[in-house]
Amino acid sequence: MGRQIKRLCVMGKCEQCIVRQFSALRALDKDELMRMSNCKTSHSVKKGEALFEEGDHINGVFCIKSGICKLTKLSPNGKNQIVKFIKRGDLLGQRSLISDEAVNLSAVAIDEMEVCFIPKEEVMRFFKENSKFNAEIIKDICHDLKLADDAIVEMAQKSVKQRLAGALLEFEEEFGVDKEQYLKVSLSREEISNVVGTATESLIRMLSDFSKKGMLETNGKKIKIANRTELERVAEGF
Amino acid sequence: MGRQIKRLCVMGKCEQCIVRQFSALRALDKDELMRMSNCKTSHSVKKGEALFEEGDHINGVFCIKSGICKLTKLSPNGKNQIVKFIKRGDLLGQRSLISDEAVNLSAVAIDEMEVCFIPKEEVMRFFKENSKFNAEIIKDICHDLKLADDAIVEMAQKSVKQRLAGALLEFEEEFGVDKEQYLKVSLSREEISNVVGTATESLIRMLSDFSKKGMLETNGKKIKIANRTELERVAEGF
DNA sequence: AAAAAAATATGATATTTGTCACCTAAGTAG
DNA sequence: CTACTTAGGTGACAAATATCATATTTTTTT
Repeated sequence: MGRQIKRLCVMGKCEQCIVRQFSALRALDKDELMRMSNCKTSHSVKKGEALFEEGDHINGVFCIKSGICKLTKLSPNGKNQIVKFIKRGDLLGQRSLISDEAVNLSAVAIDEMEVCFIPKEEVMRFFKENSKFNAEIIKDICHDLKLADDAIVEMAQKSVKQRLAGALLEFEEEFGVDKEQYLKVSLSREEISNVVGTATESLIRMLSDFSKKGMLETNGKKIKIANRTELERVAEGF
Repeated sequence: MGRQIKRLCVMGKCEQCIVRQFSALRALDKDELMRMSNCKTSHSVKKGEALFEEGDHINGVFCIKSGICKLTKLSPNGKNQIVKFIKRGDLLGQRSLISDEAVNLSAVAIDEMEVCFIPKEEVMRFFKENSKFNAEIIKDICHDLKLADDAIVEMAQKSVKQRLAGALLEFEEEFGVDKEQYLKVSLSREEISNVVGTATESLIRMLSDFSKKGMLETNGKKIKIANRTELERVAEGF
């Protein structure tokens, strides 16, 4: 855990990469994409490895081709809070690049990941010269800010039980389910507790309580939502 | 509570207004300031009045000349969470303008306020044509996002007691104290509980507990920090 | 000034959540 | 395979926080 990535991979062409359609990179034209192809590097990241850590100065952004990572922040009391998940199609690192500050969160893979790294100079050039790209990036950041405000309210006003129910529903919505309906994201109990902001033991109890009440089915680490309606009611506070 | 503002005031010239130095507006040149002077409107806002409410579409930004307002969000369970305070020199509404969405928070005066309203068209024109202004606005938004991430962690990982101690210290730092060392912001117990995210009764108990232990002195609504070192220790979790 | 309304305060009690100790199952390195 | 390590799980209990009822004080309205 915590090792920085090094592994380099075969490079594909950005022009042909579908993943860019999911992010602000969709605003780039052919010339810009070709320029990007030439300066980007591709990496594979193993589960548990960090793309960057709180306090790092990164000099570029990551474009996620596959896999999922968690953005975490260490609280003064030593616990790790998961603030957000980043997945295929997302960009990572824009905020720090634009405001020219150290990153305030660590990014750790919870999956095997494939990512491309686009150097700062190139990104900032697009940012300054391509007003459509500029607007898309800013919209993303504004959206993140809105989500963060929502999260503050959620944390401050909802019980752990409500937050857990909400988190499970979000996992389903954001990452989907496999053929057997199990959530695709595979998180340890500790990681889930770091999303919800509670003690691991409390979380485990609540999970088995939800199972007892027929809202979930678990199979080892795997979790399946068995009664969405009821889980939604719990998330709303009933 | 909740009435929209109407009162118009005498207009000053933006060129001569010191307050603009505190925000992104400092990036505007003389011509731009004169143009702004001609299209802005000045308003006075009474305590308890809303500048806008969650869900509104605002078509401009506010520049705060004096006074303080709270940004609040109604949680599904009917409680009001205070997410942030806005004070003299701050701009308000940029995010919604730029991302062209409804505002996600309500802004309610906790003080008598004087504000100027600058219409959307003008702001967006500066935003598009003045790259320094553009950069300043974006930096502000990025900074807000960073603060919001911090707040999520704080809410999720700290106890109510820690959060209260932290909030009081922030009140002192952000708004200062009067000649007798009392905090300048005057919030009701309910408002403080809406900052910290707890029940009003619990908050009152904690305040008097802090007083009993010599960390605070209270006089009606007024609060004075009597032992900062100790309060800081509590905020850190000791 | 009196009455009404709102804010502050306190007690009793229930509920939620955390902590510690410990145990079992599962995965991993030698 | 076996020892070791880590994650998952449970019980007992303590601490934190919410809730409800009810004073008391302050503010506002009449």
